[in-house]
Amino acid sequence: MHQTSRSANRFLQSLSPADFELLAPHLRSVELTNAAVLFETGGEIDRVYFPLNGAVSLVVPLGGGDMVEAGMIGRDGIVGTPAALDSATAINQAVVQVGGQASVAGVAPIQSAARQSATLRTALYQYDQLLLVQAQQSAACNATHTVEERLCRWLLRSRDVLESDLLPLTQEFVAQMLGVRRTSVTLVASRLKEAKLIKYRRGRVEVLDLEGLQDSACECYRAFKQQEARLLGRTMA
Amino acid sequence: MHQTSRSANRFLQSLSPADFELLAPHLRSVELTNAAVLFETGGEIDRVYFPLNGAVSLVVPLGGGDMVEAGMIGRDGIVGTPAALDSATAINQAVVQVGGQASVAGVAPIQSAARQSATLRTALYQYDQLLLVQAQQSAACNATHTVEERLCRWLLRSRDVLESDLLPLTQEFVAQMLGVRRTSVTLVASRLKEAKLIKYRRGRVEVLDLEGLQDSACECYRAFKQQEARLLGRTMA
DNA sequence: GGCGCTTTGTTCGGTGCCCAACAGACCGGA
DNA sequence: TCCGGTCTGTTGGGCACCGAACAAAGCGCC
Repeated sequence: MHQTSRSANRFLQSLSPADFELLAPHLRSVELTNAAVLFETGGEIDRVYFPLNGAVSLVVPLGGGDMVEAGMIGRDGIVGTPAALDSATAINQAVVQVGGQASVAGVAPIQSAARQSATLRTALYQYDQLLLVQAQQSAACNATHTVEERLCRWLLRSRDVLESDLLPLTQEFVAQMLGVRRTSVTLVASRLKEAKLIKYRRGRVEVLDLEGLQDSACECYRAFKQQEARLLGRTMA
Repeated sequence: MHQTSRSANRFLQSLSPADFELLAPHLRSVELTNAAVLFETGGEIDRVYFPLNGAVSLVVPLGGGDMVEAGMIGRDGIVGTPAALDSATAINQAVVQVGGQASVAGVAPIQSAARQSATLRTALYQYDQLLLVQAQQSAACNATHTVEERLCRWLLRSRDVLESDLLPLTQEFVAQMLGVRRTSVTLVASRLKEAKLIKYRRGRVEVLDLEGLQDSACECYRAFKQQEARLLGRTMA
């Protein structure tokens, strides 16, 4: 059941052997099914997820069933950091955007590991900072940029998280994440298709022209990547 | 120079005597002058501030000199939490919104205190979570709500932070924080004045009808207050 | 009291996105 | 193979907000 080998999750990969060994015995495999809700705003976080593929969105629920995305987590991250460092109450909702697999651990062993290791704590906290960066950049972006710019940013970000040019997404879903009408997404998407930046069909978007998409996206995409590189100590693409 | 008595800063107040004593010897008094920038995105954080009054905004700078607010900190908070828990690189810009006084400490003593006390670490981390809530709620709000709703929310939040119905703010400044045109703020503000919810003159806004403002604000204001109450363990207003 | 700068008020055309409703196309399942 | 549901495309009216430019008023300063 427990794996001593390195995980496909980048956060786990980045840990020192000692820190990894604190967590490894408690990791199990789990399937993240599409659209599953991992935890709700104000609810208890009982598990911490380390995605191996797929993508999870942190969303803010709004009255009327709407929701807006404030962060995206893939195989380079962790879903449920607050539980590891602190009380286990979720401050937002975590929704599986694209299904996949994840390693998962109960809250208790993670908390105990974090109490033992200062370096693990720091790593967890650093990733939490990255979520803050995402949320803050989204706040600024949503306030000032056009739907076209935001859509491009969002597709690029999804591509980075999924590490694939093929994105299994419906326009309806994207519209929700951006907090706009589905028809606006359709309109903009068809323009991007026209410009040969993307192509798509029924729940499947494919990035064709990476540079072109970046040019059409707002500065927020690059801004986030810079902060990400600094916080995770990797080189920028 | 160093004060053993309780501070006017709520975060410091909330600490256990032992934790407070770890910080107290290193606290100095400082004046926060209006519009001062405490740290820049990507810059080093060399001091951590505990405001005693006034307000500090965390803003995301955008190309073209624009900026949008993603969080507001008053005498119930801390400016520079990342420095206390982790590397001292700022992920955003901190601007003094309303001048005032603050206690301030260097990064080194705070970090050393945080290393010594798990309860202090938790308290710092909890406040950081509150910043995340603010940013996420702003992201959702900016994406979906009208300028009127957002202005009301923002005025209410400022009132809470400043603990006063008199808010020393120009429309131009508010417009920047919300990421909208100044003329839009003027238009909406005159409507609110008409409805006797506020009154204002040249850089001074006064809240007249608290309930009325809350009714005109979006749900985001209440949503944040709920999370705040939960995280800081206080009763809701 | 008067000058000058900052802040607020107002105009007006333009447009991006909303909002609602419906039509058509895709795709899986029976 | 057809059927049914999901997904995408399209229309058109309406409005919130933009963008730029200018007018008027408040307030500090000399």
